[in-house]
Amino acid sequence: MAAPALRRPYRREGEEKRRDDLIAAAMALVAEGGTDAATVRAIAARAGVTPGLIRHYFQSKEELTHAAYRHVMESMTQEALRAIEGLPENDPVGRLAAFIAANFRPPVMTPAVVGVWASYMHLGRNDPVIHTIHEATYLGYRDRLQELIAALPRPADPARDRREAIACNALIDGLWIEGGSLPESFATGEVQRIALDGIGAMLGVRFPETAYSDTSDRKTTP
Amino acid sequence: MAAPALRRPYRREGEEKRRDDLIAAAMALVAEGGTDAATVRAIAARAGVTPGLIRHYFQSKEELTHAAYRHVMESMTQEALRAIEGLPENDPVGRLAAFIAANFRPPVMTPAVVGVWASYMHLGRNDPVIHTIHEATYLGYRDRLQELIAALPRPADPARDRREAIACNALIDGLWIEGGSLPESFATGEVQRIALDGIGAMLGVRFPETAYSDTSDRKTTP
DNA sequence: CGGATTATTATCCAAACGTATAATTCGCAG
DNA sequence: CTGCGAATTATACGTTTGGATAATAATCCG
Repeated sequence: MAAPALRRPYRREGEEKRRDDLIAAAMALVAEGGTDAATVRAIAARAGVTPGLIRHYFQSKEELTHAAYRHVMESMTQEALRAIEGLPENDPVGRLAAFIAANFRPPVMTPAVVGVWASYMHLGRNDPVIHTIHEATYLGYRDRLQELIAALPRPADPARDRREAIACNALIDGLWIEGGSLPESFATGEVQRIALDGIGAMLGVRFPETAYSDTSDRKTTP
Repeated sequence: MAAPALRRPYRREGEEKRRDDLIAAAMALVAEGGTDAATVRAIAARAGVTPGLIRHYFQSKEELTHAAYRHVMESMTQEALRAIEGLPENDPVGRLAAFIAANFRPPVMTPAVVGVWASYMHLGRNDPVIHTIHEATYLGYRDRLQELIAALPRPADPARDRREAIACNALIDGLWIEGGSLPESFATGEVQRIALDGIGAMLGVRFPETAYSDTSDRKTTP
């Protein structure tokens, strides 16, 4: 008497693609509606599969969300490092400017990325895995920044460099949050300009005009 | 056949106290475990009542959490304004310093307050009430900051004042988040000093040494 | 001091959650 | 072309959530 119960057709995909799709779906949902919106069912629907498949590739939903968070944070760090890759060591001001500017254009400063960051931030105080990922990427970024500051042509002073790295990092964070949360409140390149002006003033350096106009994404493939 | 069902004894309290208790309980839970932890049952338990009572004083759990969020944000704004209350108008540098410094000591810079802020931040992108509260307090603070900056003794330039207010606000936010999230990473007063140094450099003013040492809470009642 | 008011508790409900497991169908080896 | 293993779907379960309602006890007021 039961209905024939047509079964949903499907295609088999490689393990790597399925994992990437699930991570991308989880990130998109978190960016849109916060961690609450990233339910197992919603993630599966977004990725075009059924909920059960998640537990075939991840031991638990938590493992999936951890992987997604790590992916977002590592992408940001890598993007900042890519911006100074290949720049000459004998131009510390230019390297610092490029490192800073990378944070204020896509794919780093976007509402989606800021949304993911904000959603997971409060989670880190109770979830030790999230906390570890956050701390590692956070301090890693600040250390890189301090290295670039220490390379500036001026008398060495590690204690001063530390304080300035903290201040510059905070300014970058605050502007990144603002610019990513309320993109319509700023003109194109305005946030980047404010960041470079502020950091320049705090460090006592003057960035060349070319640093301000480099708002284009860098080519990644020929 | 049912057991005698001993009923929990209780005391009647005034409406105001009950509402305050529930709001305080909700805030504490959000600060500890994020918005997810603030369930009606947990809030009731923390406040020492049973879950049903929440809907006696608030139309829904959402209304309670909105009230709690508004309370936290308004407290921060009021605390910053109280810091410059009574300071002489003819000392714009001193007023600005006091306004800034207030953000880097209790009761503004605490793990609990930063935790509440972070928890509700991502919620604001989908909840229009939260978004309104956030935007109002946020822009309100920045406008006050811009007024204090515009009062500095130097040639008038509103466009410059706007950019500098954005930058100073971002620096304050970033340092406040850092200092509130990782209090053990900084010495007493270190965050406040970094903030005053950075803002002084960006605005081209030099704050008096007294601004740095004023780390004491202000007396509120005789 | 007693009856009325209402603050508070106790109980119940439907929906949604993450997880577990059984049933199917796809894709490849032979 | 056929069969077998693995990828995927489908179904079910126990828990927890926010919300609704009825019962009860503390307080107020005459």
